[in-house]
Amino acid sequence: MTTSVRVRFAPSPTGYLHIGGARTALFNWLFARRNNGVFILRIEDTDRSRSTDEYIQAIMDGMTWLNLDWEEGPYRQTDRFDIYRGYAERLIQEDKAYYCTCLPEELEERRQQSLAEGKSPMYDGRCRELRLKPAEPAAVRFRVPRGGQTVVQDMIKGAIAFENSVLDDMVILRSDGTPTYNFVVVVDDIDMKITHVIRGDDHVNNTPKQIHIYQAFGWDVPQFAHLPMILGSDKARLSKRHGATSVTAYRDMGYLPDALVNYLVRLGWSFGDQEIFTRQELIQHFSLESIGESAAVFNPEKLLWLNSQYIMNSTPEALADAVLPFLEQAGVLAEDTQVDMQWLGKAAYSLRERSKTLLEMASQMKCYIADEIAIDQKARGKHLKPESIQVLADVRTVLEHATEFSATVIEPLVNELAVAKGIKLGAVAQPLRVALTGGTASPGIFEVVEIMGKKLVMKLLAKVIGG
RNA sequence: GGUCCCAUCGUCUAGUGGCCCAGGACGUGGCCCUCUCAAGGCUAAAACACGGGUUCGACUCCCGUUGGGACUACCA
Repeated sequence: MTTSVRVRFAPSPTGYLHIGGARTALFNWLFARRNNGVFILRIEDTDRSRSTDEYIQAIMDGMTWLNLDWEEGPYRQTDRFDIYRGYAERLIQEDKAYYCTCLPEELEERRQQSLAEGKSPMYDGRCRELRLKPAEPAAVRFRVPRGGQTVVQDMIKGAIAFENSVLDDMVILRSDGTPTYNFVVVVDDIDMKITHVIRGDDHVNNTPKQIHIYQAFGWDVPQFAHLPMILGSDKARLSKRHGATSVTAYRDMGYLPDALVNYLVRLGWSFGDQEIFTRQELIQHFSLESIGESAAVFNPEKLLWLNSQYIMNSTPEALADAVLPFLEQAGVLAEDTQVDMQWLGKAAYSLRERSKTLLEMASQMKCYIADEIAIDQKARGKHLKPESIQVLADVRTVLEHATEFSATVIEPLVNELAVAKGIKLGAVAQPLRVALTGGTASPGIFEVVEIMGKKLVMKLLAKVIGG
């Protein structure tokens, strides 16, 4: 009988959901989905001074946007302080933890001194054997066994051995009675029946300490999997100075959640030569064993490429929905405008190969709507010479008489015109493009004509031709 | 300083002793396609950090060096 998989993402709400956290959440989510397990969200807010409700909400918003849904939680550790105190009490009674009356300032001073002497800045254990009674300002420290070593069995990195002598007697209860991370994480992981602890690499050094707590309670340790870090372009840990690091920033820049997920999953995980995955494929193929062991540099260029791929492969309906908020935000559409979503879908779809982000798409879409356009001077000089204007006049006549204002009807008509006049299609298309869009780059000109519609096209042509 | 981790093209990676004078992807250059811009196709340049072993044979195994990273709090 196998116990069902239970994993958790346990962010501390001291900031927005960032790229690294999102990937940790994603790997947990994928592992849960792959194994029909349960994904739990737990908020590690034991540091009350740095945690805010706003950040909790932001983290959940980020996860929701990425479509990482959870079955249980959010649990908040601040709601569980009584539980932790109970367990801490038990350790004290069993003499596996003890009161320490050293003051933080004293500790800091001794640390500096050790460092200056070239020694390890560890707690010197001066309260360890004092058997102090509960005093007013007293923290509780965990009694790490002296001697021997502790081995972390990691699913990604293999066995990692630590000498117990390098492990501090860490504080599990602060002098104000609140519990600390290394303690609550163990209590919660047991209490929530977590089977696999999948978290960032930066926690490996904490793991042997935590294993001692498991052992002090006589609990079995879960499986550990430590994910390699995500680095910035200078190979330092990804941070604000590397540019956007919050997930919502990517949403606001017009990235698709599936593109970000796809990018993030390939940072450290691979499946042969495959680059693009559907969620289903991801769930199907994901395994902790195929996660690499080395840190990965975040590459915005590749993310942008993936985003363009996802935009390119979206349906008109999906694009219309996705781009709408960006149109409103860019002021291309007033927020209360009634939008013809079918038309919008067509317009967005025509730009799918030219827009790397939704933001770009919204901006490019202006030319389908605006009847007041500024014509680029260079483009005008090159493509709107008198003879070109003459050609446009002929085009106008052709368009006037078109039986239907669609690309399929108009394209052959304009082609015939070019042939009749003995000029290349380009000599017609480019002037027309400049007249309608104000520039020299756009989707296929017949597509543009169709999307703009007869009224707008005629109005813009009249402006250039006159009359 | 101590402890731990990591090391293939600029970047993400494939590679689990012979299939590799190293494959894919992003980015970069060239060509093709073409009503423009894209997209797409083809193509080029680009890497096994270094030094020792082990082995008939190492990108792959071991050791060391170097380089990077993480942790070292009454933060998480």
